[in-house]
Amino acid sequence: MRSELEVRAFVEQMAMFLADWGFPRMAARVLMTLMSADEERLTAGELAERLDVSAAAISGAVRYLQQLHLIDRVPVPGSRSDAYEVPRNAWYTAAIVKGGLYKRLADLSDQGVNALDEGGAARERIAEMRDFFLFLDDEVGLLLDRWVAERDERRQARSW
Amino acid sequence: MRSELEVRAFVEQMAMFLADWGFPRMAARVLMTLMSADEERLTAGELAERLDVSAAAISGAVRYLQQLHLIDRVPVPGSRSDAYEVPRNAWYTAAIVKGGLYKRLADLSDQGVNALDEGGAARERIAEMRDFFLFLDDEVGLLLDRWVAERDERRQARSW
DNA sequence: CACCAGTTTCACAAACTTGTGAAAGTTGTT
DNA sequence: AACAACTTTCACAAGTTTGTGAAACTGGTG
Repeated sequence: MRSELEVRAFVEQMAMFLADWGFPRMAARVLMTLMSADEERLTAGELAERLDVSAAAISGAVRYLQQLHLIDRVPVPGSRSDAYEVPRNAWYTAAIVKGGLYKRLADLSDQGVNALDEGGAARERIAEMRDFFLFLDDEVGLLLDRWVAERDERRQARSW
Repeated sequence: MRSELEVRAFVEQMAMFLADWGFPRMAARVLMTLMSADEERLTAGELAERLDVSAAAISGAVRYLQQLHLIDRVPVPGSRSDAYEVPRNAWYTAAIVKGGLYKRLADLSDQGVNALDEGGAARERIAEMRDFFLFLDDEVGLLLDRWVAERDERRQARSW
């Protein structure tokens, strides 16, 4: 049974959790509102109404989310306005891997290694950090592939 | 060859990168300064001097880092002041896994699932999100174990 | 017990972030 | 062209974060 109140609470808590990790508040709310909607997609106006915030706030949030490819903008047939949706995978796939997060950290660390003394403990330490990020860069990709495979299997099993 | 200027640049860039992900700026700088030091550990005073910031700023930063177990405070023999060091593994281990980050996200998501309509698309979507976080919670731990094993192997190979 | 090196706490100024209302843009329809 | 339905941009108020200097605290030493 859908409890609007609890859904709002869920959206808000999840958004605040993401916000703690550096995600802009409003963008997080918009993302979670889209995730929690039974509709496949919502317009900017619908988002503003559900969250009870100004249209301006939505405008900024969707721009941010689009940059990260966390949402797609889709024209609504028979209306002048567009709607936004969270593409099926994009949310883990795009966000975590495609950002090249670990690769960038590894590159930065490599710069560090080159600035440090050959004999020194610091160089050792930073080199290990770099290797760790390289490891993650490789492995996280594989991990997500495994997730997608497992999920598809599970879904197939259910639909039989 | 150690280039102080480049090391400072590295510390700053790395710190800003972490700051973008919600990490407090000064705490990130302190962490990276410790990582880039040839000394095994540094006192609050040394940190303040190297970063050229007030003692007060260091005080706040080390308190934060200690809470996350990203640094340890160690008494300096023959001195009244303590020193701080980054324990060997703690930095990936503690930060990413121990936080129970994914578990918390999964729990939050589960709340969402319960608030949503049984037939609806939203429930499906959020349930999948929850399962994803559960998957990560399991797998990331294993991943880190593999990293530690691989690193130790590598280190052993080098020391022969 | 007074001192002192070193650290912590506190109130505050500066800089940034967040969300708003109002005005300006768009785009399709009459 | 004028309108209607939306969306975007902009200046700003409120709230938060960041780092500071100064004062209070700590614990070993002369």
